[in-house]
Amino acid sequence: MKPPKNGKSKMERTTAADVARAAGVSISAVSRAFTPNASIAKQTKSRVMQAATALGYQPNPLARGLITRRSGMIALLMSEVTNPFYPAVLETFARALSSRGKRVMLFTPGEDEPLEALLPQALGYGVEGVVITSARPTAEMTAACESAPVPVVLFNRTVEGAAISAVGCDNEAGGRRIADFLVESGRKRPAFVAGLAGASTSLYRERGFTAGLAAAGLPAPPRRVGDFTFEGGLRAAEELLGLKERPDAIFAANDIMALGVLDGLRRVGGLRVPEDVWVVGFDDIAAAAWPSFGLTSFRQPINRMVAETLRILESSDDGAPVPPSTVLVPGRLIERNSTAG
Amino acid sequence: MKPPKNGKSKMERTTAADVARAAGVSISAVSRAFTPNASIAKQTKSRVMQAATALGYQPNPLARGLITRRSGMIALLMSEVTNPFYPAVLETFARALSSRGKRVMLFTPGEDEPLEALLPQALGYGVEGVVITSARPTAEMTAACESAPVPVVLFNRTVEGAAISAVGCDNEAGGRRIADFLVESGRKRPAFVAGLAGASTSLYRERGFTAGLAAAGLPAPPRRVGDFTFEGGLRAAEELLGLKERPDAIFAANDIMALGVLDGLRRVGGLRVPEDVWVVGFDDIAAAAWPSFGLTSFRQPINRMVAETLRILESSDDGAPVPPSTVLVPGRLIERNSTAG
DNA sequence: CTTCGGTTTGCATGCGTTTGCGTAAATTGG
DNA sequence: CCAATTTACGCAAACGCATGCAAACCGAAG
Repeated sequence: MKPPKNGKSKMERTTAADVARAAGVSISAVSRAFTPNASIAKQTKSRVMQAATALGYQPNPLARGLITRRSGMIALLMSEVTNPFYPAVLETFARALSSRGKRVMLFTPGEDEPLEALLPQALGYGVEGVVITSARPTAEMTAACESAPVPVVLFNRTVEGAAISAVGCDNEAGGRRIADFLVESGRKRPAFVAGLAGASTSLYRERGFTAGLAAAGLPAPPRRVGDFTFEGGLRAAEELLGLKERPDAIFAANDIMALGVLDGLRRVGGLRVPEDVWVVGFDDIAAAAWPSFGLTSFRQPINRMVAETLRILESSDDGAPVPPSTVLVPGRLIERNSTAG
Repeated sequence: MKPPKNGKSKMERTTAADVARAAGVSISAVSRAFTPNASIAKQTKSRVMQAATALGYQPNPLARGLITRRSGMIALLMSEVTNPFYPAVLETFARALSSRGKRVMLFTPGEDEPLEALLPQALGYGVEGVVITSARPTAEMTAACESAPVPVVLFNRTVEGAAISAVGCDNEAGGRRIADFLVESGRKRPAFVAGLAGASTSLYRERGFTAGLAAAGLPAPPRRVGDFTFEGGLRAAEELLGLKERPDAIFAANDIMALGVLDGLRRVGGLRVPEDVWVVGFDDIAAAAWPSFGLTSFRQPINRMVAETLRILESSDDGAPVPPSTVLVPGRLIERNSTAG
């Protein structure tokens, strides 16, 4: 199992020693040249840099990470890659990080691999921070997060009473906003389609929604569970149609379900949207704006959410642990054709 | 910049030394216990493993990678994260790899960061393989790939005459199949919507398509460029509608554009699909099957493509460079409502 | 010209593993 | 039961870099 050194001129990795030799300095000097504000003369630094670029040298992150315990990577634990909202998040993270010279390492649970098994793995790679984007953090997971040696932040989900940072959109306010909107527009029989049982996002959205309805004197809405999937939304819509009192508005806890609902109503139920039923989603994924759907949705400001997340991750860059903070950024309702306000 | 060792019991990383002490053996023994078919007695191995699990030890990938030059990670260079086809690919890779104990490291170009800058970076992390999923590999990129110390495979794209492995679906055959299908069904005036200029996928699909039409005595179809985006497809559809001879079928080089075409025809053009125009896409993303669209599409067998990719990556696991191979897996046409065969 | 404070620089050590090499122990054959 | 193998184990040297420490340097003040 030797290194793959075959005949061809396979990029032999140039090490700090090579650069040192070329620049006529010691290895330490090279190291210092690449370490921000290290004790090194401007002159030698530039000489090193020159030699470095000439040789195409760049410090080996692994070796560096072994010592500093910072590998320039942040881990993204993500389990719902196929919900379009998350690829968008992923991309935003990747872009934001790469502009800071850092990288994202993606961890997705395999077959029936539990998410908690991923955290230790990620930490083993010396990541500088962990972002968790999974529907339901378990109790063990929470404990592991709290004792992690690097900052961990929950993205778009929260767990009550745990000392973990979290950033998300104000889901409760969003649900409330949607309820107010529907009520003000004269809807009388709203329904709700929940996501995965136990998902904090779905929970808070529902809580705000129900509270808003209650404030207007409306009872708790009929609800179905849609598992955050298109098919789930479709099924939920069918079931909701079977109710003695057909709903005149349906709020689904995320867009992908809302689109399913929309299609269920139109294609299966033969109803018109918004004439017969209104539909509102949450996330404002790209497809919501497609003409076929024109889905009214509560937009999550991904950019700001990502920015806040990075701010938290970086706030303890010097290793000093920072108290966990929770930040909720406001979203806003984007009205489209699925409602006729 | 000391290690973040604060008061609380922050997971002090347990090292091989700890395990060795606990098991009453040397560090080497621990290492060997974790190295497949290394020279170690069954008995001591189990003793080590026992101590290891008790202490929650697992080898530090960084340190290991420093020596073996294999970090257990494979890099995924991906630039079109928001085209739903690719998250699906991403997920498939992540799952497949994690079941082998490997991880995927995602590299997405930042703002105006060129893709070629990413390859050296990825290699610096000691990845065991690189999968490139970007529309247009440039010349420099190609050269870099050829001299990389680890296997590189182009996923879903090819570059002619370069010594790089590639796996993809047989795009040309797919285009041909679609042409045949349309011709046999009596379509007379098919049109084509291309993706990004220079993208090999779009190119081959068009080539097959045009060839198929030619074989039936039809001229080269009118074409528009849709940049692989929904909006691009929408625009293309509008433009195609303005033609003196309105097309009676439109083949878009990928699904996301095809959906845009569909919406453009229906919402903007006021046409019916498939009564007035047929639409066919390529990829068979999840949304193609949604009732609102029912898009006929050429399905790319992601699972097989990923499997083949990994096979290639792993075929040189022992460091021996393998000759670059190109594998094309067959796809198949999934007929839905956007065509009425 | 000496002394002193400050800035640079090189040396050597260590981060947590793997692995070639030498040797002790275990196994086999005669 | 002993010699000849084979097998298992420990030692120590890397891997590529960061960093504390002390030596070397430089200019200015005395």
